[in-house]
Amino acid sequence: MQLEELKNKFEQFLKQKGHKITRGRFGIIDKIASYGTHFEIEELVRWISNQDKSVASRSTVYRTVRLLQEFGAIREVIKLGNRTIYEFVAGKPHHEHLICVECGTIIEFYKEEIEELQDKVCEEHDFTPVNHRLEIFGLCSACKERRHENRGLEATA
Amino acid sequence: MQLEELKNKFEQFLKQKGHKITRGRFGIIDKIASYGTHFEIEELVRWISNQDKSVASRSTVYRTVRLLQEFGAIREVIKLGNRTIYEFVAGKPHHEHLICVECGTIIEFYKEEIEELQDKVCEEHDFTPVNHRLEIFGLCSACKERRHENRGLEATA
DNA sequence: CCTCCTGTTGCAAATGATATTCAGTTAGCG
DNA sequence: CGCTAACTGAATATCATTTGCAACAGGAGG
Repeated sequence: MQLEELKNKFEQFLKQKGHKITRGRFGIIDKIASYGTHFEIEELVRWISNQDKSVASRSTVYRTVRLLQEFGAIREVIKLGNRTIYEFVAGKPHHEHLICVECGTIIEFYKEEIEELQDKVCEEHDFTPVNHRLEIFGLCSACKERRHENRGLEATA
Repeated sequence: MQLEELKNKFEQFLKQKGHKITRGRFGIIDKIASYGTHFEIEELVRWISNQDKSVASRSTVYRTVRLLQEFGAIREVIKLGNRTIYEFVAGKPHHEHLICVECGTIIEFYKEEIEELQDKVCEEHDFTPVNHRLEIFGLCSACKERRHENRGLEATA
């Protein structure tokens, strides 16, 4: 299981930084892994506290998410209004997101050409990219359908 | 001056929504226009309150920025940590941003091909895009230089 | 194993950005 | 004009996130 490998690497990371290997930190990783890819911190806090309060407190979750971000296991992938949606990367290949503003559905995609064009743009501006985020907001097919139906009803009213 | 045109259109917009044409709202537009393209709301609030407190209060600035966003004259273009950077669009053509994480410099760019590829991706997923945001975080040329210098000194130490 | 030092945890309180409530004010229809 | 609905400012609430602090627990060295 590659989750174990990730934990080992995280252990290295912590040691290098002079941090300790604690029950809470690794418990949080397990919870994140079993939650699903996309999550918001408050959501995760609630989920953890419902499942097993002994894993970690709100503060520890926030602090650990920060560490995991530094480590690179987690990425801030969507920023919508005052919400921040994270994703457990865990060796998953890089990708971008389509976000349905109606129902919140998230679709992942990857387009090699877009990545290449970005590199080209950076070169042109003598800019050294560290990371990037492409968010496309809109309507998923289901919500588009739903809107059409509603429009129809309104039109007859 | 196209600012006047924008104001006229905004006036239409307000009327359609049953909103009123007030001194504050238009004063804020002037301040935003004279501030420069990129701004954060708190920054704008301070700027306005330094220049002329009678223009509008913090609440009105927040409320008006929201309206201007709905109207489409303002866009949330960069979300970094807990900061939100807005941009006064005012008929400017669409573009994306390179953001220097060291000094905060913002570079605008536009790549037709990237836009086209995004449309293609949306089609492939039967997704109807409404808007999008591409943020590339990294180091501008000046900051890259500076880092190299520092690395040099550290190496000799 | 025990001990000690340092980093960690949980809680509660602090922050910071943004939203809202409410009482007084104003736009603008009729 | 006069009235009503919308607007405004100030203070207050909210929401996510951070921090201070006292109690606690890794883990290196004995």
